[in-house]
Amino acid sequence: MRLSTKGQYAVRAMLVLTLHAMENPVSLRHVSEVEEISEQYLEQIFVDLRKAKLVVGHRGAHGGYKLSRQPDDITAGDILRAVEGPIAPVDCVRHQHGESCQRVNVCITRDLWARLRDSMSEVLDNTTLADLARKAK
Amino acid sequence: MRLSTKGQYAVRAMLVLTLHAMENPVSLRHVSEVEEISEQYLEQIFVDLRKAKLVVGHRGAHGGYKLSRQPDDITAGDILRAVEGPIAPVDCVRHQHGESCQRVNVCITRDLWARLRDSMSEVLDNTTLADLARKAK
DNA sequence: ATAAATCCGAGCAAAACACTAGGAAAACAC
DNA sequence: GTGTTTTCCTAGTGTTTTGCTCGGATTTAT
Repeated sequence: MRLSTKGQYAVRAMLVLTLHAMENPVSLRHVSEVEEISEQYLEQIFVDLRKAKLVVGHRGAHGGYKLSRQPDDITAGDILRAVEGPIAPVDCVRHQHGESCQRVNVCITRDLWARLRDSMSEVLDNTTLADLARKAK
Repeated sequence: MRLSTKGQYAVRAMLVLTLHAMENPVSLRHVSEVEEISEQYLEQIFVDLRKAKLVVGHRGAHGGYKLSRQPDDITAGDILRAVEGPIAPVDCVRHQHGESCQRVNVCITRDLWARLRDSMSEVLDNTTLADLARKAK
């Protein structure tokens, strides 16, 4: 039940984008220095974030990444889903493709995993970047 | 954020022990057949469950495993912790050894992971084997 | 032009996962 | 007391995931 470093890094990186002026794009080099994360690994992570339309990239000198929406409109859940896929402790309780589990009738524990997923989603979907930024002061 | 099959199997296996007469020990062969899980893999899992004192083993013919406590006194959290270690999305929010994270002061996201851990624990620690057995009718 | 940055596609070592194999020891049935 | 059934114990092993690195192409500000 552990979150990958990719997920952790993604949230931290997005928080850096939030804390820095929303106007100017922030370069990965800068994020890398501030958060002590490999710049090239960050690149990979931002491929996912860009595909999920959470950030927009600006090439060239003084380029970088900007949030594509307001910080109060991006949740930790959005970020984790972008880089890690659906938030679901086991495959049979993903919201999409819900019918992947063949022994659904027999599977009593399924309900437990569903409730676990829901409680995880609740926390992650109700925490926005704005919330996190507020705590950082 | 996925639960290992080991964790899933452990809960399912413990549920089998609960559903069958609490008096007689249940053999892993039987659990294996009912739940379609490799018997040898089950053995490994029950090593952990036994170390955590959730089950007691009885050797010899007509042997097997019994719950060491009442089904309403064993939670899904107990089982998962026995086979998977502490329930914590990231290392820095384990209850024990809480000081493993060096950049605690800087780490704003830590609070998020702590809340995530708590909401997961809440669900898992408030679901007992008796609860699951009730649903199975 | 040059430098700074995003984009893009591979590759790769280490760890974790999901088992398998082979036996020793205990308890019971006869 | 000899088999059979079970737990118990220690390894080993292939596959997948994780957590990166490397090399280059493209775009843009100065």
